[in-house]
Amino acid sequence: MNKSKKEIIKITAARLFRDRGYAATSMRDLAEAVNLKASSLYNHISGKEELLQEICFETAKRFLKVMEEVEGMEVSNIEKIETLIGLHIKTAMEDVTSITAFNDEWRHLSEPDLSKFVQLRKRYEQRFKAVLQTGIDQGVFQAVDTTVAMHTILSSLRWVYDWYQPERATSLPKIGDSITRMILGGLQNNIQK
Amino acid sequence: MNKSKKEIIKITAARLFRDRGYAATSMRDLAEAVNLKASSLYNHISGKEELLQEICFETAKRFLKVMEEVEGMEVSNIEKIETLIGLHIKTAMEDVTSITAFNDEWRHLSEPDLSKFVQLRKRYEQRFKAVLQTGIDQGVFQAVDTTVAMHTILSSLRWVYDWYQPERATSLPKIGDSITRMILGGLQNNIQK
DNA sequence: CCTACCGATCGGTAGG
DNA sequence: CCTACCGATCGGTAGG
Repeated sequence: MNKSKKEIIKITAARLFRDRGYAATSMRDLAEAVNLKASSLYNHISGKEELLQEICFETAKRFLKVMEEVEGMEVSNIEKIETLIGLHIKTAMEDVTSITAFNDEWRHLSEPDLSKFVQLRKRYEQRFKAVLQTGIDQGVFQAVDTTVAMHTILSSLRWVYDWYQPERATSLPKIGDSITRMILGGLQNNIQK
Repeated sequence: MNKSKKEIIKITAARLFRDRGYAATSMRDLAEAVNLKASSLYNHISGKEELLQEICFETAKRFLKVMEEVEGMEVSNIEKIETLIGLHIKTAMEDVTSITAFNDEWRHLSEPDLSKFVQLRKRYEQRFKAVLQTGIDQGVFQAVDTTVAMHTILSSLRWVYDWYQPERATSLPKIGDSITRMILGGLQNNIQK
């Protein structure tokens, strides 16, 4: 019961952090959005940063879980990247307010959480690059710089989260396919002038 | 002379807005960074938001100028997109601190500047899409959704600004080429399973 | 879960 | 360009 109220507060916080940013969201704004006085929030949470911390790390964990799933698949590396992109979008969309807060607001974490978070993200990126590198070694991708390719791929997905609106939900898989096709086309082929 | 001091304040503000965000940057932080007391800032600027406003609109104008240049070029649409991407990166890098503030902090503008800025950006995107559409009509790009393609392309460039560090500057054109090749490859080719 | 309140800090002004 | 200061708002606590 306490837990449920905390969940409501956290989800509402994620939405406010996305819409106004962490620093520009006051505890009074948040309290009003969940029909409480500011002081009452502290019966459910220890402070403002706890909310950001949990939003960031829970989202990170969801992405790492997808990565683990895909790494364990017995398919070609083309399909791995394809699946990674598709599941990345799908996972992001399951909690689209958290993902935008997660992408931009983590820098407001204080130590030691800040370092821990940066570390988590770095590990995720390493594993993404490893999948790309294997694809290159197998000759299914052209020999791009994996750092450039990784950043370009992950970055190219980010607009979907900001652009997403529930009424567009039906066309989401189609959009995911379009993006995947553009990126994979670029990984597999050289430019033809 | 006054102008020059204002420029210094603005450039410093852009850096702080990028590093900490607009809302989390105080006028006292900014004053300290330019060796003034907070109150002295107001001899050069009218207020905090003026700084953000000028950073956002000046950056927008620089991008629109590039768009105009490219639109007037007498080359194929493949080259137009290629040039657009290359110049976009080049233009962004010429003032890399402003670009990140411009990308993420414009939402803190108040009306009527907020609407004006959103309008400017929308027009830029329309023109980008028009270049893509012409390419599709000419049969040089596959028939992707231009909205998806436009967002994916512009979004895929964004990591470079965050990731950029001066000591990496020499390899920037090479990175620009890599990104361009990935994206153009994706626009021109269908996935080959 | 609320009222009442804390010290700190915010953007900005007055006056010189 | 500074000292001195304003009212407003911040995150959070005490006490019930």
